[in-house]
Amino acid sequence: MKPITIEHMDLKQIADSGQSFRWKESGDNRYTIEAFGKSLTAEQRGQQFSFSCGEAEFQEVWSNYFDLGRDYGAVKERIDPADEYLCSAAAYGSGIRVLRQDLWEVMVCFLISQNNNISRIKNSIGGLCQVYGKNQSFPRPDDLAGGSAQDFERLGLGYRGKYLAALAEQMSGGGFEELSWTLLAADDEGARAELMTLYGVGRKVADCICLFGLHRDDMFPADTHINQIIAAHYGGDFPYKRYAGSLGVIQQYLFYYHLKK
DNA sequence: AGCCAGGAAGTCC
DNA sequence: GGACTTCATGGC
Repeated sequence: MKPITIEHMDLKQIADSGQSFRWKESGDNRYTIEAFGKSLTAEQRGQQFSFSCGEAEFQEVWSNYFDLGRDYGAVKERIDPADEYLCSAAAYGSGIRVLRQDLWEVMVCFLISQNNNISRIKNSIGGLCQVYGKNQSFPRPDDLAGGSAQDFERLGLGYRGKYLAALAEQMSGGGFEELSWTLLAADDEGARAELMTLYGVGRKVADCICLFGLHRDDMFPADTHINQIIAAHYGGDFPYKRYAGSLGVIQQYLFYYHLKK
């Protein structure tokens, strides 16, 4: 398709923001992305983007994936001008978007993410795709059900291997589809509670799954970075209510700023 | 070299 | 319900 203009979007920032672990840099400001069974090469020059797919596929898959339906300018305008830290964070990561990713992939990736670092998470996910994915795609529940806890441990997951083995076992054979229906019907707190019943899923991972996989815009996953920010800059209490409707985006600005700066 | 990582489970009280 | 410990291992 012909190049298009998109505001408030920066591929490198998104790639480095720790929400997706499978983007591959294939050149300067150029990435190859796989999602929902499709593959896309995206290239950016300023606000001009070229995508390798056709118009129809872009509208059907990628426009949603990049969250193009959200007005990020409006989110930024709501930021309290007196909040210097958040203003700096939003300016620094002004091209971040909260990707609308596949639920199952998000569940697996963030199960592995706990007490882990981003580059190591990427390696583990890459290994899972290589060993269990058809054609190196992201493995579905039934694909992973063939692996044991020890298999996953040896792939570099460490102690998280047993969590993934339990998840794959529980989600194979239609278990994931069943859970999906439950989650889609639940409100935010119900979805969080349901996810927290899974072995190895606590509040933070559940909130990441809700935000990145279920697109619950008001989830605000509190990891080690966010906790440090709130302790150091907000006296232990962030003004959540002020940003109702966009807490997930705000959280990403804060996270990315603390991660990269 | 040693601390840290997009934390959670287990085990106390 | 909270504090404390343990869990694998690569990154930097």
